[in-house]
Order: sequence, then structure tokens, then C-alpha cells
Amino acid sequence: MHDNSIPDTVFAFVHSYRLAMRSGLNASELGLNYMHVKCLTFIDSNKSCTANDIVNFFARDKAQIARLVKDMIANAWVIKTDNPQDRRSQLLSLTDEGKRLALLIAETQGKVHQQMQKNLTDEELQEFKRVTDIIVTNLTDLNR
Amino acid sequence: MHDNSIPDTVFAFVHSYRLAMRSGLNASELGLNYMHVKCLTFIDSNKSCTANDIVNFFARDKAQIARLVKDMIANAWVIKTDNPQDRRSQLLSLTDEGKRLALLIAETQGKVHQQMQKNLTDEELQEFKRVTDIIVTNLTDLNR
DNA sequence: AAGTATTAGTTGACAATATCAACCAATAAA
DNA sequence: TTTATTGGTTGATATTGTCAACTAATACTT
Repeated sequence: MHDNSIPDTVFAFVHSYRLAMRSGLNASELGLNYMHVKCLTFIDSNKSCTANDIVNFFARDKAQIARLVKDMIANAWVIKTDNPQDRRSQLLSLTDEGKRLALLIAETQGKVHQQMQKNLTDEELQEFKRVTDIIVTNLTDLNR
Repeated sequence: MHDNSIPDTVFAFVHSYRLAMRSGLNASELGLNYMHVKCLTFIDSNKSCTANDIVNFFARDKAQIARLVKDMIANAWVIKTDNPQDRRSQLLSLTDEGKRLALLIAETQGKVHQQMQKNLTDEELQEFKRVTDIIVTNLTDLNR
């Protein structure tokens, strides 16, 4: 086994996880894309969140995030309010509908994660997370 | 720490790995996309390979692969030859230029993987691969 | 305080990746 | 031999990602 197979396997992880979430959510019926799911979850779990926080957390281009946010606002899942700390940015928060979706997402995630963890112990999962973090740090160093 | 963070971290892995490969390869100068890189590597490492093999290995839509193959043929990295076993399909193989690229890709991968593995032992990597495979299997079961 | 640099966000233009359905030809199954 | 399935192509379109230019607000420098 050569280490080259690690990235391929990880790609397969991402791909199948996406599919599982999408079908579990009935995402297309709801008009939800996967990036919406990620953003909604992030906003939901952060008391105070700006577009830039999303950009940094997911390491995505700010243009991409700006459009996703615009989209989510157009869907009335998210609202912007002035940020008293910094008038360049706005705080993002979920509408009631956004919260409803976030709940649905969390439920689906719960199911997918349960399936994902089959045949794995907590120790294995914790170790997996630890190693992934190290790899991400290593690669992030490289991209700079 | 909730397990929900695992997918986010894995997404970060994929994203930073892609970036590292792309910049390491000078990919845009070569006209190489990341999916090209994956396909070329796969063709290179398989004695006899059809478009359908790629579809199955990466679990991608066959339309997407058909276009990538068309693209790689247009770039003269790949050629098709009749498959004596099955006249519906053709065998894909690398041209000299394709082999040159595959070599360059392998070198870059070597560097990226070396960086990726910093501060990790072989056992940790092997374990990581093992757990990822289990997760992929779990999720694949779900998508069926 | 004034000028310069940086930062948050928006927009345009586009490239790369992914999806779905319809279709053809070849093969496999009945 | 009909019928069903498979490998592959194409059209149409959606989603995701990238790069550069730009505005307004903030931070930094002197």
C-alpha cells in the first residue's frame, strides 16, 4: 500500500458524505445546496458570525461566500444586521425558517454520523480527528 | 468535541490538498485540472483501463468522465484503442506526453505527501487509512 | 490630523466540477 | 430472438471555486 491512496480515499469520503447528506435531507426539494448546509450549520453554532468568519473557517474565497450569503438571504433563511463593532461588516443570523432548516440538518447529520461511525470506537474516531487535524495543519503550512 | 467536526476537517483536508498539488504542479500553466491529475494517475497505474473503470473507481458520473477523457485526448495526453474484449468500450493509455506529465505529477505528489505526513508515524497513517476506508464503506452502504 | 495600508464585502467574468436525462451501439440475460 | 443491461456520448444546466477590480470602513504611520 502506497500512501498515495490516502487522498483518494479521503476524496471518496467527502463525495459519499455529500451524497448521504443530500439524499437524507431531500436537499433538492428544499433548494438546499451542500454549501448552504455548511454555512447554515456554521451560523447556527456561532453566536455572532460575519461573512468573513465563514470565509476563514472554511478557507473559501470571499466572493463565493458573499454569493452564498446573498442566496440564503434571498431564501429568507438568514438575515444581516449591522455590526456595531465594525461598520464594514454585518452580523449573520438565522431566521425562524433558517432555524427550522438547521434543526433538520442537525437531525440528518445525526443519522449520517451514526452510520458513518459504525464499526468504529470513540477512540478510533478521536484518533482519526487528531490525525486529520495534523494533516490539515501540515498542508496549510505548505500553502503559504 | 462533537463528531460533527470530522466532516469539516476532512473537507479542509481535501481543499488544502488540492491547492498544494495545484501550486506544486504549476498546474494552470500546464493546463492541468485536478480531475485530470486524478485520471492521469489512475490510467498510469492501471495496465488496462477504460472510462468505466475510472467512473467506478472515483464514483463519478460517467458524463463527467467522458468529458475529462475527451479533454485529455484533445490535449494528446491520452489515446483510445479498441478493446478487443468489448467493442462498446475503448482502452485508455498515456501518450509519451501523458507519461511525462504522470511522472511530474508523481514527483509533486511525493513532495506533498512528505509534507502531509510530517509529525506522523507510519502506524498513524496506516490506521488513518484503515479508518477512512471503514467510513467510506459505511457511507457507501447508506447511499444504496 | 493626514495620508497610507489593510480589511470586509460586493460584483463581473469565468473555469472547474457535478448532475440528470436522452440516446446509441454492443453485450448479456431471458 | 426478444428484452434488459452496460459502456459511452451529448445536451442542458447547476454547483462550486477562482481571480481581479472596486467601495467603504478601519487601522497604522508619521
